[in-house]
Amino acid sequence: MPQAPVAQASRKPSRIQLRNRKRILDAALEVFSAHGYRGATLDQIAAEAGLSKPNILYYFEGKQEIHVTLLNQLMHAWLAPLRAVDPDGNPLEELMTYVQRKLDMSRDLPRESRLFANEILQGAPRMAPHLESVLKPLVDETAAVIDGWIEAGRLAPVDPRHLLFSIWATTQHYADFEAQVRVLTSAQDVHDTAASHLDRMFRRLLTPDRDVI
Amino acid sequence: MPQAPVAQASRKPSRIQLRNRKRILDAALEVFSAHGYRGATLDQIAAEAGLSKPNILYYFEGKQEIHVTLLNQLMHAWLAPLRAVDPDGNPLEELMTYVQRKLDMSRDLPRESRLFANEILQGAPRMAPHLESVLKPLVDETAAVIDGWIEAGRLAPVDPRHLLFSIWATTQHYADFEAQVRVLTSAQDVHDTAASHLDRMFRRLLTPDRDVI
Amino acid sequence: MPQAPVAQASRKPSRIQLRNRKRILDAALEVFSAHGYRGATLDQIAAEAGLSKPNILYYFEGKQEIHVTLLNQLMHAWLAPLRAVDPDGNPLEELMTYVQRKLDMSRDLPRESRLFANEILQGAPRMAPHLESVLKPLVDETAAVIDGWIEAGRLAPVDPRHLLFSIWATTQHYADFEAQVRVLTSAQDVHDTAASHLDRMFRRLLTPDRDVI
Amino acid sequence: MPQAPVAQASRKPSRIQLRNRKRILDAALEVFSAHGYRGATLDQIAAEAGLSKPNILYYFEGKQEIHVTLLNQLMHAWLAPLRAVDPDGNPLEELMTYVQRKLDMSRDLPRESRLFANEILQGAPRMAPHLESVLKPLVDETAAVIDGWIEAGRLAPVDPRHLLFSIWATTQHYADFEAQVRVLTSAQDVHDTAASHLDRMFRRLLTPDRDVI
DNA sequence: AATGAATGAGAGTTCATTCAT
DNA sequence: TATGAATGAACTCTCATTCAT
Repeated sequence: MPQAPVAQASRKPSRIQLRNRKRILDAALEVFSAHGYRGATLDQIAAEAGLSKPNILYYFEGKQEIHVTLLNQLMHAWLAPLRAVDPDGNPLEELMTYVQRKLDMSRDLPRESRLFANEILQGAPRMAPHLESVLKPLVDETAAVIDGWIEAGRLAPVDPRHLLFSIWATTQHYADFEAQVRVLTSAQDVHDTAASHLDRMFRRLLTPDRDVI
Repeated sequence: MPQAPVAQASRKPSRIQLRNRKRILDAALEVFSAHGYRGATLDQIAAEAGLSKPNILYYFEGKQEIHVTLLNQLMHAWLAPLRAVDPDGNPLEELMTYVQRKLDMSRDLPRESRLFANEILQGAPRMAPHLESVLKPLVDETAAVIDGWIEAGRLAPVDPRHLLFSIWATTQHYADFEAQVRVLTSAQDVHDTAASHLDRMFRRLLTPDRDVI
Repeated sequence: MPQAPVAQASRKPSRIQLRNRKRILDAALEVFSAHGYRGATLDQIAAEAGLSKPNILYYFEGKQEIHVTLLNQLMHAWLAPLRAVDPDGNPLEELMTYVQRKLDMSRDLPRESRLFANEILQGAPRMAPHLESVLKPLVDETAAVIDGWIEAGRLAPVDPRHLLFSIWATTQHYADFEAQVRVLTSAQDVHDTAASHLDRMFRRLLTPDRDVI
Repeated sequence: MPQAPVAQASRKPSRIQLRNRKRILDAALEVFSAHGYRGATLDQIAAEAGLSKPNILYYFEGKQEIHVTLLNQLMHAWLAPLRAVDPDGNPLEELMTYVQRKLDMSRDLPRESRLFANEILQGAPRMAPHLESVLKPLVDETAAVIDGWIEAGRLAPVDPRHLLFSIWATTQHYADFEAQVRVLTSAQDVHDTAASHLDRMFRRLLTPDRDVI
């Protein structure tokens, strides 16, 4: 019967507790994203966090809990750009901004991208519930917005979900497949050329045909 | 000092050897693609193949050799559609055909897609050499062909490598992120709607502007 | 990435660590000397030490490290009698004392003797460096001393290295070939009769001829 | 229920059988003497013999039987020099000849020497019976002969068994501890210098004092 | 709040031996 | 006679987790 913060989650955590949980999660992000769930070891995480292994387990019930906590915690930041899409804004610009934000996140948060990719790739065994409860409603909502824009003729007709898939796939590719991208591109400005490429691609896709209207 | 086919790899393999090696590789594909390299165990592979664990090691020197053999062996089939792009064909149709073939492969060979994704995601520790020696030359060659088409005005201007990244990302997404796609799409005809979506997207991107000509 | 004293070998070891490392090395000496390196198992060592097998590996990185540690650690004690030979002492008595000390060691430290014999017998795969760097210089030095004594006429002429080989061989024989000695000698005082036999043999060999002087 | 030569040991073995048994035993000698019983593998022996592993087991019931057969078979040759000591010959020369023959055997049959050393070193688990039944009587007999010589004043007084131990130890040392001898001696004529050293040593030991008589 | 010590449950791998032909 | 194929048992080593302080 552990008498640790794990069990008394309701108690207000101390300064040290907060700092250490943050340290652990940051170390875990580093390790999990680089080696996958099974490939990561508590020893690596402990070393990366500068804490002892039992101390890690003082803050989290186990390896799995660290992983799940990490996934759930990052989910919020991960979906922020999608939540920022404004139904009342200019449809094309809202979506193009979304593309750029997602691409920026691939550059700035590649570990998070790879963490999610690893999880989904293996069938989302630890994150399936969250996909249903958090992601799905958000996607449904956004799809409705996009459908509305299309019906209003402000956007070329497109399947909203496949559009989202394409945006996610193309932007996250630069983080998830970085090892491959690095081999195939000699240029240093991958991010910038990718940005203009994706801007062109999605702009062409989404811009409604003037003459049709 | 091993005791069998492993050591005499040059000798012509018997019927049983061929059958069992195939069984093992098929089982390994199933297990590695689902759990990643570290997450997969020889026990799982043995069970999946219907062989005993030591018998697996009678045919392969170890877990790693199975994995590398699998990667190298699949590389060929995996790149076939790209090799099939005909420099003398109609540029737009060649590329659109390539997109569809890649999408078909995501549906027909999802395990292969996930196997590669797993490997790249973790930095391609066991496949980096092949990326350099096999993939890079092929991509360089294809990029030159596409650049030629663009210069001839037969294709809208586009960065060839980013184009390829986008094609790979969007098509493989349906295999690699299947767990997510399944949650977010209720329709049964995901493949068909994806096909028409990607066809529209890349056709719009690649079709040269009439007035420019 | 190990998790403990193994990794922080430089830190000062705790009481428990010292005790358990000693236990393990003692158990390992027992098992390695009786069965050889390959014939010994961690299970045997663990049982002999009264520790669990993983706990053995908490203190040593692996079977090989235990063996090497043991060899290096014993080397010092093993060579002590040779180091104790005093260049300024009476030549004959110095050497006869050395013989008796070596014989005593065979009786008192038979496991150590067999451990070294096992290692040398198989080509010294794990101890060759130490033979070169530790044993050879010491032997060279001692040989020079003996040569000096001979030149001074204080010792009968003899090849110093072959003399050492003979001393080592005859004294260690009682430990290394104990199983055979036991079968062939019924007497209980093997050590004492051996002592007087070897004393006579080496004294006759080394005593300079009176008429020569 | 094997129906192989193993079971029908009484049947007269064919030409091929004899040749293969010889091959196997020779290969086994090579491997066992180099790596010890546990360190040797049937695979190594099979490779060395140029036969398949199951074929090895067609001729011998198992690893242990090969080892025991080898030991017993070599015992005869190994003891030949001792049997050749002639009770009616000149005592000193008989024994000095024995010393030289044993030293020659160390040079010519080092593998046999190491095989026996390995076995005795580990307590003679597989050869103990033979020591009792074959070696002991021979040694008892020889000891009686030597004692007779001493009583007749034809040999300096010496414990016959310790004498034999010393002869065995010093001569076999050059085979059993070859790895160490090689490190410590730079000369190429180790055998010759050893021969004269041992000749001097044992001659001094055994020559009866003239003035005493 | 923290950690050195310890371990059960596997992991990959080796090897003497057996099976089937 | 001979050997490819197969395996049970055992081996070294790893790792998430627990114990004791």
